[in-house]
Amino acid sequence: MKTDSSTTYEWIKQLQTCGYRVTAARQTIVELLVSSTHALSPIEIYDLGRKEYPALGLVTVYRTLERLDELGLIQRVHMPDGCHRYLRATQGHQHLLLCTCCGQVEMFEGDDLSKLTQRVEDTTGYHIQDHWLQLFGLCPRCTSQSRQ
Amino acid sequence: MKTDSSTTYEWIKQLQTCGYRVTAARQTIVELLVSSTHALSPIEIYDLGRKEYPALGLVTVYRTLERLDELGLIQRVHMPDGCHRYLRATQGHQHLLLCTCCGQVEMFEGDDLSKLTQRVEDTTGYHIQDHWLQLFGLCPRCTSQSRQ
DNA sequence: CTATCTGCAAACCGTTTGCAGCGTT
DNA sequence: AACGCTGCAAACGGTTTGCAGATAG
Repeated sequence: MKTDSSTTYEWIKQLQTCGYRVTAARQTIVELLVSSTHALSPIEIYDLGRKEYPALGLVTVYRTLERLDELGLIQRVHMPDGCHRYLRATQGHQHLLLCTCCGQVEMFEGDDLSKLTQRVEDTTGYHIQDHWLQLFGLCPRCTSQSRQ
Repeated sequence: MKTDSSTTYEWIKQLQTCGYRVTAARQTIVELLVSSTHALSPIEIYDLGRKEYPALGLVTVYRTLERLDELGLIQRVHMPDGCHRYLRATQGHQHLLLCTCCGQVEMFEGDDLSKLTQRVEDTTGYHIQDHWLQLFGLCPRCTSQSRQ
């Protein structure tokens, strides 16, 4: 298990290795994503980021997210309303459970979908590129708050 | 197995029963959804619909889709780009396989997720509201076309 | 010094809302 | 006749693009 600061360092280093420049904006965004237990929306990153680095622009947030996604450091999460949130990439057959209220994320071990995927490819002739297995609900905190 | 025309009739009847009015616009949209093997986007419904009923407006498409969704006659499909497509509702534990190129839809029998959902609720304390299990890929036709 | 990165403004695209008139019931 | 439904136009929210100036290497 790595500490957040060493992960931040690794991400920055990886950006550097791939020929991207290390800027204050990117460091701010990386730190937020590395340390968050939420799946963050671009606006959230923008708002939180400006507390540390007031000159941060929303466009830069989008462009940095694009870079980090290319490098496989983050994953894009699709929300029911069609918006996106972003999260540290995970490894293995982890799937997502998201709080529709606050964006809090839990991982859970789901079934390995590769057998299912193979079976479906064989029976349908499709070339499968991607899969989603996500659960949505209210986290304990939001559940109790919604009962006011 | 019902024919498309009888399904169309049933949908219209159900709209009527629920106090909604039967209009040319709604009949056009219902016919398209009942007979399509694709998951249709609002724009597609708008374009196809105007061939039969040129006065059709895009806003009416959105509002009719809302009604049909309320009645449980169609289901909303979330595409990777954040857009939505709509499809006749299915029953049972069917899941979706979508062609990312043409929108063609296949159903497949997936695992019943209720056990998984229950397990995750117990271990996380979340109150689970919804789940997505969708596969994305290229259908045989689009696969061969993309190899030009 | 050069190429990348940045922030601003504006464009863009899917979707929603306000409203006056039309059409079902 | 009453009220839901319609289409138009405009607003909206998230995302992308064009551009000139700033900055990392």
